[in-house]
Amino acid sequence: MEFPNTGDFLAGRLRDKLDRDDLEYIESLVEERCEAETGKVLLPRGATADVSTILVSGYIFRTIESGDRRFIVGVHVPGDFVDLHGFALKRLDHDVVAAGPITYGLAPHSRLREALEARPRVARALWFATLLDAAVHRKWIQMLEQLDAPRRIAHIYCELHRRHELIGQANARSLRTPFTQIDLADMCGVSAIHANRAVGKLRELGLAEIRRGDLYTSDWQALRSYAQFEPDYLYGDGPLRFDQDWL
Amino acid sequence: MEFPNTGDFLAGRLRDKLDRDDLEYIESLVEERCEAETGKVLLPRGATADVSTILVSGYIFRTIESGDRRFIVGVHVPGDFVDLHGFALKRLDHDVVAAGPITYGLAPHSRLREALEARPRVARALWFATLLDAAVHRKWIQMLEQLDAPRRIAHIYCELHRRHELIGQANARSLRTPFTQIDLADMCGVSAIHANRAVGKLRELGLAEIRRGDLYTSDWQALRSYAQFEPDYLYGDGPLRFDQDWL
DNA sequence: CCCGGAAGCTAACATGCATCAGTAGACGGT
DNA sequence: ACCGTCTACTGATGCATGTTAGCTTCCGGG
Repeated sequence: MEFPNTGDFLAGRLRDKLDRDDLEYIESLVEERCEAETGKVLLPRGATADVSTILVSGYIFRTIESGDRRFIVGVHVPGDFVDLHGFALKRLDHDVVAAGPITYGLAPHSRLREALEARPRVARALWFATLLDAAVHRKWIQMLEQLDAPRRIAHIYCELHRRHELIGQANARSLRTPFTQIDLADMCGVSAIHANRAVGKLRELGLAEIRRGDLYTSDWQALRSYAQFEPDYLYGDGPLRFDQDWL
Repeated sequence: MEFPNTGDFLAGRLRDKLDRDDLEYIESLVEERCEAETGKVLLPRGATADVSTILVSGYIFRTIESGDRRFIVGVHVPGDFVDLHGFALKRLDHDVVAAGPITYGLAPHSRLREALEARPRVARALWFATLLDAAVHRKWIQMLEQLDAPRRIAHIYCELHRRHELIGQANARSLRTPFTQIDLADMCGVSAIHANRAVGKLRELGLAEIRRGDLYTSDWQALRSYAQFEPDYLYGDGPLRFDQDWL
C-alpha cells in the first residue's frame, strides 16, 4: 500500500452505502496501484486473473471484438470494480481496456475471498456493484432500441456526467473524456462517419459542443431532456433508491 | 410445498454447478407455486417485493416502458431467478412480465436472507446467476450494435435454443415460443412492420420458418452462422467455462 | 523544418428501417 | 351471423445510417 486509506477516493460508488470501517476495509484489499496508457488491455477475453481491478482515475471500456470490428458494451468511471465478474466467472467474455490514461488498483482474489467470508456486508456491497452494472447494461439495451445516434451520444454523456456526480467529481458545464469519435461510434453501434454527423447535430441544436471527447454544455437539463435521460436506473437517489436495510 | 424436491426441475441453469444437497436446499426455499397468463405483470417497476420469483415453465420478459413504447431488455427461460436484483436493489428499474402462460415459484426474501448467511456456496451461486444475466445483457448490447433486424431475430432464437439445451429442454428442429411479431420487434428495437419483413427474410433465405412465435429450422448451425451466434457468453461449456472452484 | 499518421470533417450514393396506409385471416364476444 | 380486435402481411415514400472516397487539421518524430 503506497497510498493512504482516506475512505473516500476509492470505492466511489459505494461511498454512501457502507460505513467508514467497511470502506477502509475494502481499500485495504488493494495491494498495488498502477498506471496505464490509452488502449492498454487490462484483461483480455478468455484469460484468467487472480486479481480484481478497481479504477481510480480515467475511463475504462468493456469491449467485444467480432470479426474486424470492436464493440463497446460498457464504460467505467473511477471507483468502479471492473472485473468482479472475472472473480466469479473466471474467464471473461469480453476485454477490459483503458479508454485513455488511467490509474487503477489491484486486489488479489485471495483477499477478496477472505472478505466475502469475513464480512457479509462487504460481500453484499460487491454483489450490489455488479447488479448496478447490470442495470446500466439494461439501460444501454433500451437506449440502443429506442434512440437515434445523436440521442445515444447525448445519453452516454449524461450518464457519465451523472455517475461522476455520484462520486463527487462532476463539473457544472462540461464533462472531460478522452473518447475519440470512433469510440463514440463503437459505443452507439454506428459508423464513425455517422458519429461525426451526430456530434455535429448536437452542436447545431445548441445542446452541446464536443471537442476531442470533451463535452461542453450550458444546459445539462436540456441535454438530458433531448436524450430522454432518466437517472433512476443508476440508483443514486429518488424513487429507485437502494435498499439500505439489505446491507 | 405442493411439489416434490426432485433436484432437477428447478434451478435449471445451476444444475451442474451445485451438488444435490444445495439444489434441494434452493428448491426448499420456494414456498409457493403459481400460474399466470400472457401479459401478467409479476413485478412492476418501482414496487417493492418480499419474495423472489423463479420461472418454472414458459418465458418471462424484462421490459422498460418509455413514452408510449415498450422495450424488451431481456428474456428468461425455466430455471432462471428473475428478480434477484429486486432482492438487493429492492425497487426494480424495469417490469417483469409473463411472455405467455407460465408457471413459477416464489421464495420469500426472509428465507433467501437465511440462505445467504447459512450457505456461502448457495450465496455465490445466486451471485453467479446474476452475473450470467449481465453477460447476456452485454451480448444483447453487442447484438444491437452489430446486427441488422433479421440477424437480431435469428440471434435471439439461437440464444434461447441454447439456453434450453443447457437445461435439457431443447428440440432438435424447432423452438416453441409464444412471441408475437410485436414482441420480436420490441426485443430488436425495430418496428413491428420491419420485424415482419425480417421474419420473411429468414424464411426466404431458407434458414428458418417462424409461425406464431414458433421457429422451425432444419439446420441450427446455418442459423447460428447467419446470426454470428457464439454461445461462449452463456458459460455453458468450452473455453469460457464457469469456475467450479469458486463455489 | 518536413513528414506521416491519427482524428475530424464533408460529399455522393446505396441500403436499412420508420412511417403511413391498407388488406386479410383468426378469434372471442354478442 | 356479426362485429371488433389482434396478429400477420404488403406497398409506397422518406428519413437514418452505411459505405466509399477524399480532404483538412493537429501533433509527434526525425
